[in-house]
Amino acid sequence: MLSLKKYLTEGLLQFTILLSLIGVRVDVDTYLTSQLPPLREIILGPSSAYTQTQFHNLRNTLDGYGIHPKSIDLDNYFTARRLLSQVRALDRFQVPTTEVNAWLVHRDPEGSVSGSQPNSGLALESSSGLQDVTGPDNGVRESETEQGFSEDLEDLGAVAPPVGGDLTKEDIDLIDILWRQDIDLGAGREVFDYSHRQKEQDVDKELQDGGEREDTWAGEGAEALARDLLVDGETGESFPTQFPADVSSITEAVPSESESPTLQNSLLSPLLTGTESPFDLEQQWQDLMSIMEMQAMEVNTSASEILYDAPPGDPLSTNYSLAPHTPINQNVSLHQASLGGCSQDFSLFSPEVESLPVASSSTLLPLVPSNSTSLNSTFGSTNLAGLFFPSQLNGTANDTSGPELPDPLGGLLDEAMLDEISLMDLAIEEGFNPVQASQLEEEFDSDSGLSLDSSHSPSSLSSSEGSSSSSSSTSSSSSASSSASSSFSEEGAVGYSSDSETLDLEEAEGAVGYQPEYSKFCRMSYQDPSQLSCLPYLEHVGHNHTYNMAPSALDSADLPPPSTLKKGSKEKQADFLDKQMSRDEHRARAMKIPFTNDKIINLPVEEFNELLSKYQLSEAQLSLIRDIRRRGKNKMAAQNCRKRKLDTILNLERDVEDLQRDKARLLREKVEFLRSLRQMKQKVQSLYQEVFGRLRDENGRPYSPSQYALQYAGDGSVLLIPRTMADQQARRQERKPKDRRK
DNA sequence: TGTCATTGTCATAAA
DNA sequence: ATTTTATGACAATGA
Repeated sequence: MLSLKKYLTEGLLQFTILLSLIGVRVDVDTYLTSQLPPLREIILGPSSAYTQTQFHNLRNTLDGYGIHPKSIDLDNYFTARRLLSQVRALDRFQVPTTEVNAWLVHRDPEGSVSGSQPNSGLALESSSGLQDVTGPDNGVRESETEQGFSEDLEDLGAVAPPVGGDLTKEDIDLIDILWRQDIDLGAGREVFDYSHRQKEQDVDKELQDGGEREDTWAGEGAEALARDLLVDGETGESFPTQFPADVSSITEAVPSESESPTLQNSLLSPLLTGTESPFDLEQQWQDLMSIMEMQAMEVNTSASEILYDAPPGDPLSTNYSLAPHTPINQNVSLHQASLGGCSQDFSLFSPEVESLPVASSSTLLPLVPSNSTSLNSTFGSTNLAGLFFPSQLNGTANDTSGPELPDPLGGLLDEAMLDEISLMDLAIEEGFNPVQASQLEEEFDSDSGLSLDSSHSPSSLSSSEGSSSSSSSTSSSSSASSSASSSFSEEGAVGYSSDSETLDLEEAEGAVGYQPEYSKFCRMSYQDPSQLSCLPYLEHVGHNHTYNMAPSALDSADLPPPSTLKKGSKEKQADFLDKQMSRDEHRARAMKIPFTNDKIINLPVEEFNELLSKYQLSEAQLSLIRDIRRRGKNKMAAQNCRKRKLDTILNLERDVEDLQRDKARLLREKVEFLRSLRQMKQKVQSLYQEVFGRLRDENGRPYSPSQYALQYAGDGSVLLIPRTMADQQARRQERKPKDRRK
């Protein structure tokens, strides 16, 4: 296994920054323990390209982490089944590649903006990343997942200011719609209450604390980073400190609106009041909403300002302030738009939907003491969807909607409402990892392609470099090798033939000793290459810095026919080649090493030893040869290392971009899912009201909503039961998901 | 002249 | 134990 330490030092930092950018609270511990290869890949991915053997190993390791994106068909969007699957898909973040691509195209304008980020990608790390990460943790920590998410949204905008404006109007509209829906559904005050958020935050904290130090560090760092970035990139306002106030203002605003006679304050409420689990669900729901809202805030700084600066007691302005400039108009239009989106579904019930809710709400409102969470809670805790579809209750409604709605709605409400919502929440923090993994996997694949290309570079290097750039050691002379070489140079070389470089081992065999002049000359030549122009053997020295060059090409360069060169061009070439000749090559010549540096460096150990054994080499020569070999190998290693590093950075950059895009896309999808969900809720609510309103007791009188409620049984039947019983059952039902969550 | 990027080298750890 | 590889750090070099 790779040493995590190393990668935690540099790689983890980058990785954390990356994750923080995309708004994922990273449980590094989890990563390290269970998904080490991906992490390693993220950090090291490209690097493996330069080590063939390890590369393959890594590949093999990574193969196990392939993620199979699930294809999501968005066509039948309003089909409940579809919706459910989509919601689930969203939860798992299994996004088909094709869809991603398509989305990218669609998203291009925005992507282009974020694409500008890469330019600052490197700067990002140095300018804000490190500082911010290590910077003081701004007091207020909305560690709550959604909050963190939203922060990251802001972060997105902050890191790349363009991204803030980057969100298309469509996005904003979606968010606005969502916000509207949120309000329409009636957001519980508690949902927005900061203390509640704090609660979740604490829980989250605890979870994080359970992890390793890096884990917490990553989380904090990410948050801190996000916060700082937020401050940087946006209008300079301190969002963190603003949040509490913001939340409070929202809290004030939302309930006031929700209290107004709307659908949710209907018959359903009795089941909900006094229940706890629905509340939690509702809270999560609202948290999701709040995410969108946060995004909206991020997008429209001005809007957010207005929104949050609005007096708490002024619901209208606050609620509509999301569209600050044209609050009411936008609100209306958005509302209509949202309704229009589901009009096709609603058309069936439109009469009831139009009329019933108003009437019932007005009458029933007293029964429901302004519990804004009632609607969501009701649906969440009790599967009321089934209430509307029993044929005996309502023939018309059943006829029209029966085939389609009963099943999907039941399923939707059952699972989507109870589980998916929470899952969606979880998905925000945990579910993203798979996406990341998949994306990174894809990245790696692409990288692997690149790296494969470059992966043969080492070999090419080994074969080629030796001839060209393998020589080096000169005045660096820090070690014994240098001293030895220098001493040898003093001794001088004799009969250093010009073709020694090109000579085969046998030919050069026996060449020992050298003239001091030559050695000195050589050493000087290193300083002043022009002096070496008279040395013919230098011509053959090709210095190749193209690390990825094919070995054969380099080899050919290694053995240019000396006889073909004329004197004029010879000198030129000599100069040129001499400049390219490395110090070690000079030294090798000075020491009359009878074989090329290429061989010295790139020969396998056995062959290398064989080669050495063929010659009578002095201790100094052997030392120099060993140094040349060592340095040459290290040189290549350094080159690979640097390249790897660079690739890593670039890949991280790309990852950040991709993840940002993904995040935006997922948010978008989430908004749409939530919208659909809301429509379903409304549908169910209206159906409930309709059904309930048509029920008559033995005396032909309607049942009082305050005394009776429709209860959806597990077997699909619907019962009309007294409210007290309904409450009990609701309580019982809500306990389940709660326990499940823990 | 100072700065920055590139490259080579060394030391060291790890494989 | 030896060799190879990876990488941080430093220095030299040139733009």
